[in-house]
Amino acid sequence: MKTRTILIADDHRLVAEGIQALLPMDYTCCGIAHTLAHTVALLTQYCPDILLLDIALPDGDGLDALPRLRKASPETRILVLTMYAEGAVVRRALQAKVDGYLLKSTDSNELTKALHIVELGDTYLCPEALAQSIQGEAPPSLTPREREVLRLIVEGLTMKEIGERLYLGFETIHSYTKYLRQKLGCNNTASLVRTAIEQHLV
Amino acid sequence: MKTRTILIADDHRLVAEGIQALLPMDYTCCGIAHTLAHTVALLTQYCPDILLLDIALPDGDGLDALPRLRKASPETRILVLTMYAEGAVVRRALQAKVDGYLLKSTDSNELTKALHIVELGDTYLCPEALAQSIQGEAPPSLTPREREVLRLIVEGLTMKEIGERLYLGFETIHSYTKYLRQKLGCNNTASLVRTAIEQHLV
DNA sequence: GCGCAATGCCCCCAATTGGGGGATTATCTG
DNA sequence: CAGATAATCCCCCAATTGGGGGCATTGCGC
Repeated sequence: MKTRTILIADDHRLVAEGIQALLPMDYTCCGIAHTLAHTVALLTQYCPDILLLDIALPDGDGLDALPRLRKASPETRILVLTMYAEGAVVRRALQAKVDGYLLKSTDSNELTKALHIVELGDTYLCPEALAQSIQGEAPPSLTPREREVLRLIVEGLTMKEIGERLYLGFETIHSYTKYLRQKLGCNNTASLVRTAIEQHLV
Repeated sequence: MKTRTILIADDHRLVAEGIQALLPMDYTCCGIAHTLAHTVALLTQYCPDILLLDIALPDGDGLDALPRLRKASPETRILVLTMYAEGAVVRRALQAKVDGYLLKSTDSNELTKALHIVELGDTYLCPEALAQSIQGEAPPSLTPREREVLRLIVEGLTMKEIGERLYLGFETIHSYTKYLRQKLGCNNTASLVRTAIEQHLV
């Protein structure tokens, strides 16, 4: 059987090294990246068969950067490996068209299975991600602007400051906070911030 | 050289298995626990030489449970292995008298080094934890009441509601929020909530 | 016994947020 | 093209928060 190459992107070195040690024999790790920038560089250099991608990297969000990663190596299959089981994250991953979604709480057998499936061109979703994707429930689905305003609220800016930052009027931001509170079912800033952080909306 | 036994407590199976695979040859893993309860059980059963302890377990906080863990196996050296580099967490760990503090972002060489050091009865602190412990900086140190009020703010309650919940007057809560904002250097609720969550003050 | 931190309470007033209505434009989509 | 959605702005007003004071108790350590 042909040996497949894998790039591991995870800022926790120990975890990355551990996963490397757990790879099946017919896979070889062509590198470990600790940042998004490093991942792009190694993707371009090696064009690995599979990218094992952690979502939370120090220099940005792995899912947001998916287009950049695809561009760096279009043939590489991207398998997300994360600790986040939240529906919002799973949905974002599916919308970004990842080739697989795996939780760190799974075991090495499932890792092997997932690798084989995405290698064949199919999509692998762990049971938790599958459950989230089929029941779907109520996807809040924020618009880009709403997400941006929410991010700045979490940063601690007031509505007036956000307006200045985004070159928008105060009333505009006022409206966005109303939409946000309505969509997320929060009646004050505290819940909004907590919800945003807990559901990884920022 | 005598073989040492290690118990790994981490709810991310893949990570735990990976670390197991990275252990030096003179160490053997006597078990993997995915919860605090499971950790206590395996500690009692095996009395391992070293416990590699992740802080965030599904059924509770590893540092809060340290007395229970010590009681289950007093001879076991406890080496904390976590992704948290925040000063507040490091300080809590040191106050709880752990035998070592290691970040998941370190590599397997440092893991080996840490294992050897704690095995000898010494305390190992990774560079980041050491920096936090010596410079100490400004430990906010909230009073129990302040912490409680902060917790309820993060829950999304208004000052009036918090007052009712704690059988205290509105003005009292008003005062506590002032103390909190001052101590934590926040000028609004949003920053307060974010700071509380980020620094694990709740 | 003195100081001091922690707790609990009060007044006042400005600033900000919460919540209810709108409106207009552009763009995308069936 | 009609209809939906996103983005931008506006008015009004009540409720809450932010920030400045001050003051009385308790309990604890020195």
